[in-house]
Amino acid sequence: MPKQVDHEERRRALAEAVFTVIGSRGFEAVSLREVADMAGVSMGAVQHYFPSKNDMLLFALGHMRARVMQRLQSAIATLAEPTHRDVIRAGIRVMLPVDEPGRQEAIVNIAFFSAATVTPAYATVLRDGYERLLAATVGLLEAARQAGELRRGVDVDAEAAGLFFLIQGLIGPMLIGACTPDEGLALVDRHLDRIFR
Amino acid sequence: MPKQVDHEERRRALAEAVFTVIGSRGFEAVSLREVADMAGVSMGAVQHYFPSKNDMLLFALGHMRARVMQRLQSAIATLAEPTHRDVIRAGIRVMLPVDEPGRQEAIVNIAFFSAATVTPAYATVLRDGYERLLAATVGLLEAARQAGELRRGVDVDAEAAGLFFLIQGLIGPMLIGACTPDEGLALVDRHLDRIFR
DNA sequence: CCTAATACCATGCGACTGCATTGCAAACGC
DNA sequence: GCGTTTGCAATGCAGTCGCATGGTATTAGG
Repeated sequence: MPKQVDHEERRRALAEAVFTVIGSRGFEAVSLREVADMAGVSMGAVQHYFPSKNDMLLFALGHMRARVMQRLQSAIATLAEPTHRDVIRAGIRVMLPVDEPGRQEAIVNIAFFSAATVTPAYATVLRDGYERLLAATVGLLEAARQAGELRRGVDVDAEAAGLFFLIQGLIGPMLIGACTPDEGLALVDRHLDRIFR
Repeated sequence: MPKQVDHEERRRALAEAVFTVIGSRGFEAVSLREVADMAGVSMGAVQHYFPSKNDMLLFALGHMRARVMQRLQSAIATLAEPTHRDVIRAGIRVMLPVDEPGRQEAIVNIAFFSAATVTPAYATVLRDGYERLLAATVGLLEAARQAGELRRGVDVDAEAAGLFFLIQGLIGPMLIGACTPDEGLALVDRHLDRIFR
């Protein structure tokens, strides 16, 4: 048999190809042949690793979530002696489409989001991701409160939700240029100013 | 020649069929044949009113914007002696996917939004719509300020933007059930409480 | 009334699509 | 070392796509 390969890694590489296709020609343009071309393999290879196109897209969605989480962790890990506010702000910069990977992830996310309105399997994954991120935001704010970094009388749950959905609302407009990164970050900082002392 | 028809109205009816297809089977499923079936006409009829599929979608996008604006106006017009806060809250209820038309418009909007990341023509229309709505929000808040309805020291521009993008961020999660209408409206009201006296 | 313009339908075409099948070379396991 | 399994390529197939074409029925306009 040929050289044994890491199946998971191959699938991740194909998922990256899916992202490239979505980012350059849109979700509609995702086809087995297009993905294969983008990855530099034959269509048969794609079929070898995914039983169907749907499975490929579902895996790609999961891989995107993993990629976001990994970028989040590495962005936070590079901070030296960060305050809770620093951590939150670094996380926000990862989620907003300010650099190229963030932009690609935002585009892919919106594409799956649109598809999720008629494909419950996508909706489940996305909903779970939202809940995790929202819970993480609440956790960070709560830690900041216990560290005495917050203003008095701040409702952690409500402020975390308000912050989180504000960020979600900024992603789209920033993608199509209806809002510049500077404007978006300024709004975020204003919100943080109201929470932190 | 056959009975003369209102071309604009026919196009609007076809655009509604496009919405139905997007809402039930997704943006990818939009095809000339599918739209024709949904509208109860032949594919030739669709071709008769739109030179290409792309033109049809572009018209549909414009029609969606018009529909949202019309729902906004009629929602506000039914208010009796409204305060500025009443007007803003009514507008927000129109934009959030709380009832069926709002839900359909949100789904269609997200679909075009996703497509806009690779189709600049869509992005232009959407960006223009965002700017109009944001400007309207600013205008309403400014009027409220002059009427003395706002707290002292409120930055109208920043608060309008924060409110607007919060709403945008609520639409998606509400669509896939990551956030209930009640939770979303509670967040909106919290934000309004901070602005209005 | 009659001609011409109009609304619309039916069909055909080439280019795709996802998926199934077949084939084959490479290297692991005995 | 050799048979078998594995990675992957090539191709076939039925279906769908956007779009172009040719036709027909209907009625507006002179």
